Amino acid sequence: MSESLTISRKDQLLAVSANLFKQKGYAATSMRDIASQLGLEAASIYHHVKSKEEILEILCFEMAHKLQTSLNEIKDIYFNAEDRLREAIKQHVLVITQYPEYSAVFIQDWKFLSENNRKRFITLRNEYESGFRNIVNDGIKENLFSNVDTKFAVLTILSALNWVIEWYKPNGKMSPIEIANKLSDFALQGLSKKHFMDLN
Amino acid sequence: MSESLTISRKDQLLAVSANLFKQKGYAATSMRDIASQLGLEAASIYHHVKSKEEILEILCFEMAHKLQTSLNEIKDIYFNAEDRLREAIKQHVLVITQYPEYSAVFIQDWKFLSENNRKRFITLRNEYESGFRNIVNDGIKENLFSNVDTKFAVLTILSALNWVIEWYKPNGKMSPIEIANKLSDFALQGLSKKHFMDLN
DNA sequence: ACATTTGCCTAACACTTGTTAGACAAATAT
DNA sequence: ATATTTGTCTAACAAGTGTTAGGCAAATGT
Repeated sequence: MSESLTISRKDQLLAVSANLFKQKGYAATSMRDIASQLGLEAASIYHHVKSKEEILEILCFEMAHKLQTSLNEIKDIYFNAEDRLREAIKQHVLVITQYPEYSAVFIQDWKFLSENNRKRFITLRNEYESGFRNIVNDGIKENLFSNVDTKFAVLTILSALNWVIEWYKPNGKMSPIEIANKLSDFALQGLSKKHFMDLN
Repeated sequence: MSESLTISRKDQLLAVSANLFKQKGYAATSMRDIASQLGLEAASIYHHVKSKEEILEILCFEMAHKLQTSLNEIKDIYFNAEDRLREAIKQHVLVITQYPEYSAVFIQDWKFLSENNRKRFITLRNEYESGFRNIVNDGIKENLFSNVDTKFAVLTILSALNWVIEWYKPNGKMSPIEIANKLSDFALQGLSKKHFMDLN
């Protein structure tokens, strides 16, 4: 019953770690930094986790899972490629703004994973990106999008989405949904064959 | 006379450092890593540079200078906001593809600058971004671009441009100019009020 | 009631970190 | 020919790194 109300020590550990990794980067964050934010000694962390890298591993793969899951849901619901892309962008932005620290680690610090984990991670990320590429390719086939270089377009779009964590502030002027909508508009116009009428 | 033909030891130091910083990040790169790539002992580096941070400082500010310079030149030449933005994007892409390692440090590792240098750096970066914002604002006034949130648009565009260093390979399929043109098209369509006719 | 698990501690380890001091040889300047 | 500068070296430093071993008290299970 303590699980549902209080945050487990391990989750505190992960949250604090993600925070520090985002601020200072994985390499510049020490186990003692993490421990002190939890009111612990460094050695105590090893009761919850077997190494510093395991923290990174959990953060990276949990985030990869969240993103992949949210993308999978979209596949089945929306018929139209334009709607699917809009929704995929929205979900991506919603997820990363909901977990900005985890996302920062996912985007910036995955490079510090050990070789095996790095390979696994890159595979997962490729799958995720390929989900986006499929949507864009569908849009081209459906004659909704212009005949762009799909790989290039997806990289460009995702880079813009991921950059959000660099400036997003939970209490800022723009809500996650507003951000998502603006980015969708931007990306879809970038891909568009025909221009939608201006409504203002 | 050795200066013009051979690369000075200091420039070798900077090049090697930028390379390692891009690969492993500033914090995870040791003075001994840098030294060994130069065939030196770590202590010898201090003959050329007074600290590890000075290397970072030189890399970051040299790159900031290159970018600012290239942007300043554009202001005077092109009359139309659309042309100016297209050219600004092109120059940005050309500069970062010409110095991919320096650029990576500029984009990723500036956070490790000491507080004073970090403030200076952020100021310079703000000036640079404001150059882009001015162009976009001009475009809106000239009724060339739709009435977007300028700050947001510039951040989004620059994030897409900067991401190029993550995947750009000097011997890859796309040349820097091709990349620049595609990114210009993408950005300008994202900002466009009216759609250009498709030519294919 | 007793046994086990959980969660933390102190102490220590081997190693790496950025950096300094001082010596020495080669190149250069006077 | 002599003095100075340049570029490197070895040796060492204090501090910080991730991690392990072993102990101890409170919570939990039986």
